[in-house]
Amino acid sequence: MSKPIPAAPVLEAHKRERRKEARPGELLEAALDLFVEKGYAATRAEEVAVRAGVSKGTLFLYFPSKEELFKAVVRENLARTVSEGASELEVFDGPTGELLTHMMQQWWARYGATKASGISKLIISEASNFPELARFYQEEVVVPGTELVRRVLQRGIDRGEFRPVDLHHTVHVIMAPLIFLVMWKHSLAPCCGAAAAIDPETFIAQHADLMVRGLLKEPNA
Amino acid sequence: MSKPIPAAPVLEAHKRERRKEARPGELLEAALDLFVEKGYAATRAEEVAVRAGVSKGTLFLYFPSKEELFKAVVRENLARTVSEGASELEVFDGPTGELLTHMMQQWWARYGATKASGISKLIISEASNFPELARFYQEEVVVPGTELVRRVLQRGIDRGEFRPVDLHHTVHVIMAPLIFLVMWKHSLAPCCGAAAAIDPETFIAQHADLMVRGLLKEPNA
Amino acid sequence: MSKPIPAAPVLEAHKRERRKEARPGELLEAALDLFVEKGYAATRAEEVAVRAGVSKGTLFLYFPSKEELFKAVVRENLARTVSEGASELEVFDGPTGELLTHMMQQWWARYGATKASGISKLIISEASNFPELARFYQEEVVVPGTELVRRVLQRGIDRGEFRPVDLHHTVHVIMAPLIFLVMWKHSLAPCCGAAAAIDPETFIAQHADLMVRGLLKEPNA
Amino acid sequence: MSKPIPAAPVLEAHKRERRKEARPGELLEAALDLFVEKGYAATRAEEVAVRAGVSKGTLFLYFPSKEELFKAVVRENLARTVSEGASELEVFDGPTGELLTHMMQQWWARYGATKASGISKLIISEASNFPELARFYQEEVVVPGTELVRRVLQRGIDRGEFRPVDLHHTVHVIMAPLIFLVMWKHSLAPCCGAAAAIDPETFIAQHADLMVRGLLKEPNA
DNA sequence: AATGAATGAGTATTCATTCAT
DNA sequence: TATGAATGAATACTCATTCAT
Repeated sequence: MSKPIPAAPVLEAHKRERRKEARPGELLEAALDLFVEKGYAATRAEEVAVRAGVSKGTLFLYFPSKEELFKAVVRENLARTVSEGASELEVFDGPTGELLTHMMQQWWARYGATKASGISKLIISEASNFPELARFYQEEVVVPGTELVRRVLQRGIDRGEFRPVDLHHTVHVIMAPLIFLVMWKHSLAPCCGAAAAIDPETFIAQHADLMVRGLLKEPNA
Repeated sequence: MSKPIPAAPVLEAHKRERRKEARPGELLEAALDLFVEKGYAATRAEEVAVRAGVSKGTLFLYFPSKEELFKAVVRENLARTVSEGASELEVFDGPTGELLTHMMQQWWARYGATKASGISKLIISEASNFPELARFYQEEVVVPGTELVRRVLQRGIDRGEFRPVDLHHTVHVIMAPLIFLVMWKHSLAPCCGAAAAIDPETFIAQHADLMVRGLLKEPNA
Repeated sequence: MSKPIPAAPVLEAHKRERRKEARPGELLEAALDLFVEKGYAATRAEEVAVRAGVSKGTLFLYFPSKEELFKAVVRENLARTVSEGASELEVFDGPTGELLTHMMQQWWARYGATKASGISKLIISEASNFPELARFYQEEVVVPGTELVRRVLQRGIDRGEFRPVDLHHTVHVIMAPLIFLVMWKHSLAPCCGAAAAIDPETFIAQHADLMVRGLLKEPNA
Repeated sequence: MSKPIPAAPVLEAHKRERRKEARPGELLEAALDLFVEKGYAATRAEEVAVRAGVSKGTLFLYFPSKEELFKAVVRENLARTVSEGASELEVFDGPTGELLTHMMQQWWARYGATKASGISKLIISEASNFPELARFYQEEVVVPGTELVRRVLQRGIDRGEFRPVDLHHTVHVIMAPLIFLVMWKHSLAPCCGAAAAIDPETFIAQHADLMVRGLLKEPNA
């Protein structure tokens, strides 16, 4: 952390400025942790500040209210999620079943397994208290996400690999266990014993396997 | 409901008695509605009382605290869920795929579609603030539920209908979309437009179809 | 405090209800005192409650916010002021100079000397922070008040007692020292020594004498 | 103001120096504006700084606290008022009625109409929160002011122009409308419609006319 | 001298809970 | 039992003041 390099003073000179730039990020991270862990209402503003290593007043220097902090946390983390993985579809060349499986695994690795997945839990838990955010999530995350899966399914059907299916509902059936996994991780998982534990990778593998078998025209091939 | 109607005053007396007995139930119902809709913290005790048609003081006559009211709401509604449907498995005589499909549809009709399903949303949303309840739910609902599904899968495998699979994770893959459906209904569904709406029956049918095809040794049969 | 009279219980039964009815009045009185004494901002809500003999929470049971409490204090006390003294003019039969003198003295006795006069000071002090109240005061108090004085002057002119004068400004010249007296009483009076003290009655008598002499066609008569 | 313009850099240096010296004055002016407009409590320190074109920190470099700033604003502006106009009395040679009228008009032109008159409003509004200032104002402004008017009245009486009157109260009757005018200007005037507007010069003329007539032994002369 | 990021004491307001009636 | 007036602990937010740069 501390560098013995004499250039330090120069860096020091900018310490405060750099902190200023870092503050919003630090606060958002602390807030994400606490909101996800305890919910919106049970998280006290001062707690967020303390975890970010600043005082109560500083929090309100960067975010005008607890509600705006919450919205910022959501926006910040949704941004990361959106529009990743669309590229996979373009370049992938193999069977659609493998593509689908790969994408689900990637989604978990890049989003589900990270702290950011907590916001999906947050949104769903607080949707009725923040309808505006719920709509935002719906439009920015759910719609693009379903669209992406829809295109994968369409690819499978177009290439004669998959049976023709009810696209709309099948898309949701594919996504549902992923959402479930996130919810599970942030709610019951910490409480349930090892016996009932779910291993995400295995769970997804099993889900993908069943889905692909269910979709394929010739499952045994 | 019963009792021959005597003179009016006496009827009044009965009414009051019945109300007296009904009070806790009315309060629990009002509380369920509000907790599900707004979350634990955002629900005010007085609101529950008003919706139940009593005064604030009366609420605390029946439940010593808001927290106890919350726990009572959960316990009350979990009771309904548990141990239903186990009988189906015993008496059913057809192919296991049909049994599985039937059970999922029944679960939706008897639980998912009812107000009581709101407690699943509640538990998941508030799990970290009420770990004791989460454990309770885990033990009383999740474990028996998974056990039930496990036996169905075992039946399919034993009868040579299903491929041998990782029972533990497959069970969760089967249940995940059902839980998802409940969460969806109580969170984003009210916010998202008709275009993105999910029809539960179609969704479950599609899920069941894919699962069964994925599990069957000879899907095309 | 404790009465040996057996009738007490019956009275006791209504004690709480009577208090409930009395509360707003008690709070308004306490608030008037403090707002006048210290100004709006420097008066803490809890202080008002304590002076009224209740807790902080009770204050907000009757008034939704400190601002509304303030407005209520103003409205409550303005009501008393308005439309008193208009009757004097109708029934008075003597010289207009006497009428004017009498009305000024009455105004002091009935309003200026009372605690309620503090709201004039309040309004003037806080006008820019509560423009809505200032307008309210202007319309409900200033306009009717000036109108009343205008009619007195008109009476004097019509009867040939007073010289014709610029009614509009003369009205304000007549009222100004009264307003000044109220401001004085609630600001510098408590601070200035006995030597500089102003005796309201003498002050008003002197003011009235000078005004009437200045208005009369034949002052020496 | 002066100083021949050298090379630009030097000019810059001068500018900065002049600014440095001007700082307190700029801050006092900004503070006067805001205190008068919004009251002591409702004026934020940062607002004063911004209006003065400096940062929050700089304000506290010149004034140790908001309270001291307030006191400085009052002292600064009281200084202007004191001891002006005493000279008028010495040199004036005409009738005392004219002298009195002249002095009132001068007072308005030199003090009442200026921004500085706002401190009279300030003092009166905040007197109870700053008793020390109130006493200061009383001694430094009110007492000298009344003394001055007293000498004018005495002059009139001594010269046989005015009736003998209760000097103490008459002095205040003469000053009251002037103070009223200042209060009015800084409180209700901005809120009341054009119809109720008071024209200061006319108001003072009318006041002076009535006073002088009321004081003169032979008003009709 | 000047800055403005950081602080934390202070205050209005909410709401679960109590208790006299 | 039932009521609802009363309470006060808890919490979001403000703003004068400090101090590292």
